[in-house]
Amino acid sequence: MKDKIKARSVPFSQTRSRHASETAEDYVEAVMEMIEEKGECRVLDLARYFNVSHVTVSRIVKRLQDEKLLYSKPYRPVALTAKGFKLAKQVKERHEIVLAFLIELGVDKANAQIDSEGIEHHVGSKTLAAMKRFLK
Amino acid sequence: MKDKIKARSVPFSQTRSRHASETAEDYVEAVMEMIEEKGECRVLDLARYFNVSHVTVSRIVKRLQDEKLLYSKPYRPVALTAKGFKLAKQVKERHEIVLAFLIELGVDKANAQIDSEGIEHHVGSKTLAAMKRFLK
DNA sequence: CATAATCCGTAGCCATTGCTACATTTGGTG
DNA sequence: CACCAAATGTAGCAATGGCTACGGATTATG
Repeated sequence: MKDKIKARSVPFSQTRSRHASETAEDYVEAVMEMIEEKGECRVLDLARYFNVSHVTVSRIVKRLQDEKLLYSKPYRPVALTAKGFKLAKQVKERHEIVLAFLIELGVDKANAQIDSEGIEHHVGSKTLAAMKRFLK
Repeated sequence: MKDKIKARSVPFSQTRSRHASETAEDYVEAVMEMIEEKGECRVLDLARYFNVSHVTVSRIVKRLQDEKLLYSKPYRPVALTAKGFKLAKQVKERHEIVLAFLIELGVDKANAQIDSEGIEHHVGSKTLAAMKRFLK
């Protein structure tokens, strides 16, 4: 009989590349934050922030350099390209909206911070707009 | 001067294992859904559902078997263990709440479906409770 | 019941993100 | 300036999740 199984609403094919994009978003956001906070962003700052080894950071920074989101020279701080800065601003804004939304919804700040970091990557423009309306 | 950079609110170390858990959640939910819909769940059903090759499904099913979430014999349908069924029910309930929440928030159904699938994995108990309150 | 179609497993490749161990560069300090 | 500590890079391994190609198992069909 073979009932048809419908594919996921969003062919969430490319799980791998989606995860890679999330990493990119997290990194540019963190780099921007650190540059704002302490003037520069080192590999070890990112390693401590994400709780991973400096090796992991180093490799990801290299990849994001290939994607023209970051630049850095060996043994030098990491900086954002124009493209990376633009992305970082978008990500940060979205993150802040999601966080404010969860708090407004009644989630305690600690849990709102935790969940917003996971949720933010999956909030599309329509959902983001709905959150903004809710905040007004 | 070295200002301290605070670590992420949730040491989101082990990104890899977190992603693996998300995969487990997606799979048990899908298996339960298919068994409800058509009586059994085959590897190819999952492959079509997730838009990946049967090889990918096969390997993940094997891993989830090791984790005692699924069981299956070669060339046979996939079934849920008690543990897998319990997880699937939790995941499905959470998914439904997130979906209903987004729709209630004013997101159109299509986008609510897309975003809920990404968001659900990052909704902690406190956030889920807040969403339930909002729905009442 | 034989054969074809479908399903599924295995081999083996790649990318991403973890790691430890070791090498190198930078920068500060005597 | 020489040397040490801290920061970063490199080599190489593992786990996860993608893939194609190929072969074996099951099922359907004449």
